[in-house]
Amino acid sequence: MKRTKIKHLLKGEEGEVLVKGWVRTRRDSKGGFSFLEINDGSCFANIQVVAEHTLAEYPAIESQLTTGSCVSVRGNLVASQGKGQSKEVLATEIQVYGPAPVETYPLQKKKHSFEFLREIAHLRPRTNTFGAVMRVRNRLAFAIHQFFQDKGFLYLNTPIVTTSDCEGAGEMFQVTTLDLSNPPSANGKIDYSQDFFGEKTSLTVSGQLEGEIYAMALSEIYTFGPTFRAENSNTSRHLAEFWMVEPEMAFYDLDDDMDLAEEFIKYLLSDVMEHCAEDMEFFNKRIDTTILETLKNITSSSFERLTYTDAIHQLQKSSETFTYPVEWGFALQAEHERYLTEKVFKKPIIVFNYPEQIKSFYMKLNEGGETVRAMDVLLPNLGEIIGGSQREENYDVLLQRMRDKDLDPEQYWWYLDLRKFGSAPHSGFGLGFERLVQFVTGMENIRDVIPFPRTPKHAKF
RNA sequence: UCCGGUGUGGCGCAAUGGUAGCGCACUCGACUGUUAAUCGAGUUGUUACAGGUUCGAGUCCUGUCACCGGAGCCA
Repeated sequence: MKRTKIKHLLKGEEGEVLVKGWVRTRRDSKGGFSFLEINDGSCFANIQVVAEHTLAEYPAIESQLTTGSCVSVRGNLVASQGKGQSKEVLATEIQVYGPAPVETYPLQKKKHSFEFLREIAHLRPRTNTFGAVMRVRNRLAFAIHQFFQDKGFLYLNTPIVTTSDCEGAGEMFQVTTLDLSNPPSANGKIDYSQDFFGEKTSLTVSGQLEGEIYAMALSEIYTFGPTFRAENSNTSRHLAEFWMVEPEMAFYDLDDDMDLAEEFIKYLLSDVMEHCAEDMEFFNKRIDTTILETLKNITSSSFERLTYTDAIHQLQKSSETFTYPVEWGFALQAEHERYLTEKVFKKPIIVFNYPEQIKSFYMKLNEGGETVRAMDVLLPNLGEIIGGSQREENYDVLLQRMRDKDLDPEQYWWYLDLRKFGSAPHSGFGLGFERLVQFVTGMENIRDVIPFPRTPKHAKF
């Protein structure tokens, strides 16, 4: 007989079934039977199994039917006599695959702090919260592909090991096979010509530049893969290894770029509310009681778009006192972004046309040369979730901007070639996947929305 | 990396410088188609680590480590 997942069982017909999963709790009745709550991760809900103590194997396995143990249950799916559930399985045969001794099994049938669960990251997926987070994460990943595929974007795999330092910013993890205790040297420096790739290599911090290569041939592409930053960031919003989505589109200007970003976010939020309703109910009840209302509001209203200059005016005319100065030409600080999203507009905003000197070399210079066509999508309570721009397609302007920012044009020869041959206006953006999962679930710490978080001093599990 | 905070039974927390307690979990018993079950009893500690002050340190001081919150960097 084939095993039926609990998700299907709960919607299925009454009759004989085979269930497999992990015991969440057991409640004994002196009426001669016990209730087992079984979860197999297929959905948030458990299935209640009624185990009569008259079952032949029961006396032998009773002590093993504890929280955390894994079981296989054959039985009949029937209407429940109790109140908490409509259906339950009346067991005819129970097999214990793997017991979980109560004296040593770390998870208890009670609430645990997320800090504690991080220390047992190999067991935390067995909790309600992490099961829900990972189902939502999975659905969001699926919806991202669906959104772009429906629009005819090509899914592009950009390299993980790279020789280019994408934006000239951001510390990178070096990749090497050299003997670190005795590296070969030439002219007093490490001789990377003897390294595996024959030159110095690192883990990618972004697939954008490579994405542009393919957008300049296939029109619309998107990447969705891991990226790495060796920054010593210790916050609830940063990881050393995280997943990023980066669409890149030929013939899109900044307005098209912002339109796509807004449509994208709304699509993802709607999709997850529709397809992960039960998990989202849980988040709304236990993690953040305003999350569903917030998500609904976002999908039904338009994002406020304002220029960087307007944002500065808004901040300057407010009565709020800020720690950091509000002055044209300075970057917007977290406190400024929070004020705009949470106090002024109370919804997502898109700030665009930033000062040239605080943004990257590849962003298209506006007329006048003061600002570039960059945009950031800022969410209430979270901050920046998307950063994007129209790219500079003019060879001479791009070359000059690289020189102004002390970048070596020779290193970017292939990037410049894209402007030398068949250049086209194009745009793109990057979305931090974990930040999206964070926002959708209401989870406060980014370490709790990725299966295996990598942060400074932490790569266990 | 900077600022602030916290490290005490398995988990969550308490303890004017003076005998380390409580809740949950767990064990046993009672009761029950139960559902965070309930009621009664019981077990559980090198107070993060290393030094120091003191008659006496969980508590005060110094250092180290870990974790949390905020900031910077960003996604």
